[in-house]
Amino acid sequence: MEYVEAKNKFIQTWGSLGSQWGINKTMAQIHALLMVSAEVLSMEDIMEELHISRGNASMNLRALIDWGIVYKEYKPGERREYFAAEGNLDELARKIAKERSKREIKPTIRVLKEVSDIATEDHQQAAHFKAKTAELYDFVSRADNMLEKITAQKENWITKTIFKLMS
Amino acid sequence: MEYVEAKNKFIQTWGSLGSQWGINKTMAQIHALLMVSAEVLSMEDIMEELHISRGNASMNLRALIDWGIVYKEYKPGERREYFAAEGNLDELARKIAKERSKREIKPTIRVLKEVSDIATEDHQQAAHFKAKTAELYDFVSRADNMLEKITAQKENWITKTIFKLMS
DNA sequence: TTAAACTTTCAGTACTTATTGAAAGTTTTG
DNA sequence: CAAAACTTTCAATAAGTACTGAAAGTTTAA
Repeated sequence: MEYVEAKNKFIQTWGSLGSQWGINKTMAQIHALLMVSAEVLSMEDIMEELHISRGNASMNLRALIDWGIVYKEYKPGERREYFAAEGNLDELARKIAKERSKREIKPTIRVLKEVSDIATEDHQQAAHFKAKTAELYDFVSRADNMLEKITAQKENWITKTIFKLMS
Repeated sequence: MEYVEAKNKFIQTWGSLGSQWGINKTMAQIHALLMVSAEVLSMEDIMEELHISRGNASMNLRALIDWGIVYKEYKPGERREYFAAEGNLDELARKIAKERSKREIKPTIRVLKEVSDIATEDHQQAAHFKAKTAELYDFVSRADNMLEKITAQKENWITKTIFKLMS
């Protein structure tokens, strides 16, 4: 396979992976493009490379910056903004984990707590519901906690975690 | 909050969580409903409770069964099929992790390997691309490996993992 | 074997989400 | 200050995804 073809394939794959994870395709593609680019890119560069509109590029770049996985860069003497992806993969994974926890897991935990707090009623259905959601609350809280623990270490957490799990 | 209201809130929340994770809303809602139901439910029951059509119920139940997190049950002397959710949360999480690894992570790893295998060219761009995708390949492989390790234990893996990580 | 009781399939349609592009906004420079 | 060079916003629309419902398929019982 040749460079241009490989690059394109990578961007497509990363993009479709994004959609499966609830991240929009363009956002994931921009991220992929920035990750494998040797140089920082301008919005114009990104629009051209991915064949997307200015508005689309602008909105998704902002989202990536909100997630903390893309940075703005300025070249001395130039007005135009350039963009670069977080280069450290540990850091990237940590930021994604943190963001998803904040946006999805934490709110779910809150709802689980809330709904499992209904008064204990006499009928079996309500009792079962209460028990089951309480169990879920416990489980999801622990899982979230584990995620925090795993990604707490700044350097090489995957390797360290695997090592610990093997002991 | 009262039982019916709590139950509804839980189903809605679980459903929207589903969409954020690339699982369709109805599929997640059916799963939620089955999880908190004290009794097994028929397709008719599910259609009525969630206000969905027969076709929708049928397709999403099949998908849940494919994932291995919902089972068919038969009542003696009855023709009709009933459905129940996997009750053990450890088992549920393990099956979801396994399925997502198979469907998403493994194919991504394959592409990463493929694209990082381009011939080393002389220009800087291609060299950078090769290096970056190779790094990603390494990282994602390790992460997938870690997921396998974590969910390998059948009982109480969250607790065990947290315990190990604290040591 | 036929009818009844049920489930699955899928073309059409509804709904949701992403994208465009032009107008409005912002910053910089002369 | 005005114009140039750029970015952001958002209403309209396109694209993608899920849902319906009726017809076809399957299984069971008589």
